[in-house]
Amino acid sequence: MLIERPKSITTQVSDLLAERIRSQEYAPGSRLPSESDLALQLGVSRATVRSALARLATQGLVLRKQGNGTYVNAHLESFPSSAGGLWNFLRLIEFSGREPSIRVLSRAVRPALESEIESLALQESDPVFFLQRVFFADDIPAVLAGNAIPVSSLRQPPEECDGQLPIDEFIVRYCNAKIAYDIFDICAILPDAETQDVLQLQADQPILQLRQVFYDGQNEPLLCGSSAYNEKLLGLRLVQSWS
Amino acid sequence: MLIERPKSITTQVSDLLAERIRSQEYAPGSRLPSESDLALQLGVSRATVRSALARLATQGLVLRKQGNGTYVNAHLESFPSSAGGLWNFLRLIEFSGREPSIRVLSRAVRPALESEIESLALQESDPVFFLQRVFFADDIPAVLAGNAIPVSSLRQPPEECDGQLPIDEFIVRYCNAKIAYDIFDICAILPDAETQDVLQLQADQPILQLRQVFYDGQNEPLLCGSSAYNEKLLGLRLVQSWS
DNA sequence: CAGTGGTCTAGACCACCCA
DNA sequence: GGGTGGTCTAGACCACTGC
Repeated sequence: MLIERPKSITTQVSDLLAERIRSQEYAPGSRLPSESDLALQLGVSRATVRSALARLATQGLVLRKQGNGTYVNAHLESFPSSAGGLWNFLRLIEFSGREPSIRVLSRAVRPALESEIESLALQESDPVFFLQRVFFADDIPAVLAGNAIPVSSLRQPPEECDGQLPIDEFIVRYCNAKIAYDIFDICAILPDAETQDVLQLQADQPILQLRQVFYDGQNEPLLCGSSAYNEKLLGLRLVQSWS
Repeated sequence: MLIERPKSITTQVSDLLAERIRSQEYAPGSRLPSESDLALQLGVSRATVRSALARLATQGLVLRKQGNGTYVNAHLESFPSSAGGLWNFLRLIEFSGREPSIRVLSRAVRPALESEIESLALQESDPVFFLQRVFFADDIPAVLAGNAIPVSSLRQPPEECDGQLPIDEFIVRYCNAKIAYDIFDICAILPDAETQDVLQLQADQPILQLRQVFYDGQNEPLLCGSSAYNEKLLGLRLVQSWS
């Protein structure tokens, strides 16, 4: 087996193993080859194999038993979020087996709201670019997401920005920055009139609200957002490993 | 600096560094000593320091910048859950700076509900031990949690079990098992009458519901639970690193 | 007892940042 | 160019599992 060098050997190994699991080459519940076997087989060191397996273990894809072996998790019905990226609604919809699409509802420059001033550490009424979108799963509206970006950090006029991009690519492309980490707050709300309308909900059907702030490597806030998340449709599931 | 051997050097190092951060010995926003410096200072290898730092980075405690250094995250207002353990309400309450306590509402053996039969892979109407508790933060009720454990996996009569234990210790003590991982589903609900009463809520105030299933190393379900979580009081916050 | 994963070390080279 | 984190290697020893 040959491993190309360009992108992180560890990543290549974990991707390869994940692929073998998804394709059932390693069947659910079965034992993987030992770390040393894999290392030999792939021509990498055992440490590298271990990093790759550790990644899969934190995603819940694989279970490790000391003195025994590494097993494919048989409870894999689904595993979005957690390691996968709670922020990437396109990917979440894809994982759930549906066809994702985006509709841009509005894109406008307006003064920052109070909550945005605080989240983004702005001055009073600095302008932000507000991008509001609906994420569809098989043409059913699943998420109503609004994101606010300080106009000062955009490298292009907002009109020229592609509203279809996932938020991380948007940041890379138009803000020339990379997201280092993000903080999510989850709460339960009753949908307002607009949300009810867009997501086709009853007024008394509570939904999840995800409030996010993304930071760059300098620890400066890049973007904040608030999403109404129809978990009846998508499911919000976390896997936690107890290493 | 002397590092005792008994428990994982990596853990000791990350605990030590976390402590230095919390005590502001490493101030918010400041740069930590380099990996090599720390390795020398603590008398361990650089690889060990790196594992420890990696752990802190995934918790959002620390930011790493290639070619530059490792910095204390200045946005540390709070960071429960994610790495910390969403399941451990006592710890979450403690982290939020309040005094946690538990009241046992009911402890009973009853036939498994349909959802429990499915989650726990039981036979029809196998008996389960149902433990219902309220978690208080400074005497304000924050979480109403119900857990169901198959009676067949208890080593002691249910009456003799300590209802004050965190669920993982409960499992270790009374089921002689260790939790390998758990799966969380989060959704938004309107509280039923009992929940309204216990958590002192209005009928139209939506709350979070956490449904959990815990599995052991054999990938067998150990326990399932459903909790009503007052996020207005506790906050449900996740930190995601974008390595 | 042999085989597995868990931990740790020492040393190497690279990519990136900044003065 | 010098220092930093990012990656990888090779080899060692330990703890646990199951036969």
